[in-house]
Amino acid sequence: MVLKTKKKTSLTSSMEDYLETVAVLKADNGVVRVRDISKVMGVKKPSVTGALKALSERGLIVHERYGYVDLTPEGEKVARSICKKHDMLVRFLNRILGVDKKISVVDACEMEHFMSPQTFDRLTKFVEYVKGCPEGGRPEWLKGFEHYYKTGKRIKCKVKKG
Amino acid sequence: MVLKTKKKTSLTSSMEDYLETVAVLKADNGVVRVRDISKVMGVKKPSVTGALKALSERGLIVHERYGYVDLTPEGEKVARSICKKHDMLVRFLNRILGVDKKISVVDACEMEHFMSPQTFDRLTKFVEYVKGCPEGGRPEWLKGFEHYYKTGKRIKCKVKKG
DNA sequence: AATAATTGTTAGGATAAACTAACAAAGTAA
DNA sequence: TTACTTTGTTAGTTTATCCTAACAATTATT
Repeated sequence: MVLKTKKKTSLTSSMEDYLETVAVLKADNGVVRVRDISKVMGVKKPSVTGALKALSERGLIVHERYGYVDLTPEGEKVARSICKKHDMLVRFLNRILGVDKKISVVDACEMEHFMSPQTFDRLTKFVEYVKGCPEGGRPEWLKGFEHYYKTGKRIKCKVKKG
Repeated sequence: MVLKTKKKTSLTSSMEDYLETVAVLKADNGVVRVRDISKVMGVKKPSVTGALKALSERGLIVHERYGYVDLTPEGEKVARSICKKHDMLVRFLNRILGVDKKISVVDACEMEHFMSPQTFDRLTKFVEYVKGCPEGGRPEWLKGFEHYYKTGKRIKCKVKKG
């Protein structure tokens, strides 16, 4: 029988943000410090210290007093899944819908916390479907949408009937 | 010169939820009471009372002690814009991505609070573009996506070249 | 090594949002 | 009209997140 572990409620979006930031900084800089997190997230250092304490208690990061911050294997796993959502959303917003890159990133940062697995799955497949289309991620219908967005008019789409 | 009014920070997502619920209940039942809001939103009555106070202070609803709740014209306007986002998102998730209706609604309820105007605009046009396509909201490429989602394989899409 | 600058922590407070318990008002029924 | 039920409010607590001010540890400079 497997040992009972403390029931973990899911992470708040704030905690997800901190974890994600740690992962990104680790990838970029190798090491992660309170100050960096503070700068990137636009919060004060005491907020970071507090958040790191919460993430430590959940076993997602390792952080010794005055030391660097690191992810545990579990933390890596969770962070990866958040980043995957993030990247997929940015791709969808920016490359498919045509939203400005910066706005795509901002919106993705918010929306990534509130997507059911099913929506994530479908949207991921959708992005994949568009990306891998024979026309190099830019199918005719998407051009049709762009035209429609700009002009409000539809291009007649000539599709061979069955 | 226009009178200076108190600076209004934007609504929290919680407040948006309450406002939206009031609008929906008003449309459904004609009148709106604390108990109804409480039931629909799954929160206790004191939480509703508190939220209504906040919305009153912003001039979005009218609520006299022990009385019915109603929207002000401004409240109507804000509620309408929230509902528009909500409906558009449900449509996108459910009809285009194929997410289950219930899940679409839940996800829309969260995502509607965190979308920039630009993303809202683009996504709205996208949904419109699909809805109004000659094939009755079900263009070939969307069928292609459905097939891809189910089987992982692409249907060869025969498009006439220029 | 002593001092200064940077970085991190602690303590304590504010705000938003929920809750429970207890009470008050309104509506219903005897 | 009195008593019961339903509905709504108040007061006070909790949790999450942020903040500022003050202090402590570390790192860099002279």
